[in-house]
Amino acid sequence: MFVAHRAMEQRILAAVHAAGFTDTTIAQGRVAARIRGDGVRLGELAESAQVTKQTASFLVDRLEENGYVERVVDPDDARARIVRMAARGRAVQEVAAREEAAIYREWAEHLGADELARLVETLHRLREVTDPYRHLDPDVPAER
Amino acid sequence: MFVAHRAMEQRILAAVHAAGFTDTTIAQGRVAARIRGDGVRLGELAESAQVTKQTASFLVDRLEENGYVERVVDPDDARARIVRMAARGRAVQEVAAREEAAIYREWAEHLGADELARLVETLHRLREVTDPYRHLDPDVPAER
DNA sequence: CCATGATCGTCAGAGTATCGTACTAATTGG
DNA sequence: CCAATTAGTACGATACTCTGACGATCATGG
Repeated sequence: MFVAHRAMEQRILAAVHAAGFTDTTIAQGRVAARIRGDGVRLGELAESAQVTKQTASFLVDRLEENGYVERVVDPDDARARIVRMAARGRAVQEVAAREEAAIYREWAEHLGADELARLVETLHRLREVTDPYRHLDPDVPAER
Repeated sequence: MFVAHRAMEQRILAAVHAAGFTDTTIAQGRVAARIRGDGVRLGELAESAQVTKQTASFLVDRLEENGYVERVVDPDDARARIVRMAARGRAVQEVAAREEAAIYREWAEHLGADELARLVETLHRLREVTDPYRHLDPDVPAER
């Protein structure tokens, strides 16, 4: 599990760097990957990424510095911050998504398309018991 | 993929700490997990764990300090070091393996035993294209 | 209304993890 | 024999991660 994922992370990072976004790192990418839709509260992002609030805040600082995300006050709670993708962040997400898709195509060639699809689905189902913030991701199966 | 794995890592670490081995970390555990059989050369370990030699060396230093591994000269090459599990390291591996098995049982309850077995097998197959040192692990499918 | 407890994100401090570069010792192959 | 390559460690720098603490804000109940 880790091996495959680590390999994927490294390839995606290489692709992102090759595309010119050389100021980003694996850890930042992990956090960024958890930012969806209109944005997410920093605390939720931390839980979603399975790190402490401080770690998430640190990584978001870096992402914000480099123009990938923006951090705004939550209109519902003045203590909270919403972290959302900036234009540059969305550009990187596209690069990453394309590389990820290419990787999945290779894996499909190796495993067979059915087996890969099944793998992806099973991993998604696993998130029902391992992902504290699965409900924020539209790709995740609905709560049972 | 990452989410499930991260959740597992954190649970295993918590179990290992609860068992009294409080001087170990996730990163050390990742490297230790790649040590099998009679041991492995440091350079191979680094590739196997998908980190640089320096990182592997650093983590092995920590593991050695805490008595989990021992580092001996490779009889076939005086430059090289074999890293192998010490008794304390094997004790931790047992704790980790038990917790991992418990986690898999939970996942099996959630997914169904067949689906989980399939997941495990598929991930193993993926290592044929993602794991540089799959041939060191007896559990990994034979080279095609 | 307001005191109290809880929550939010940031700060401070410390330690771990990761990498690139460089180096010495050992090995390999022409 | 020796130039080229390889193995692991040293050095330096930066990134990553966590705990504890804090001020600001919110929610709740008397």
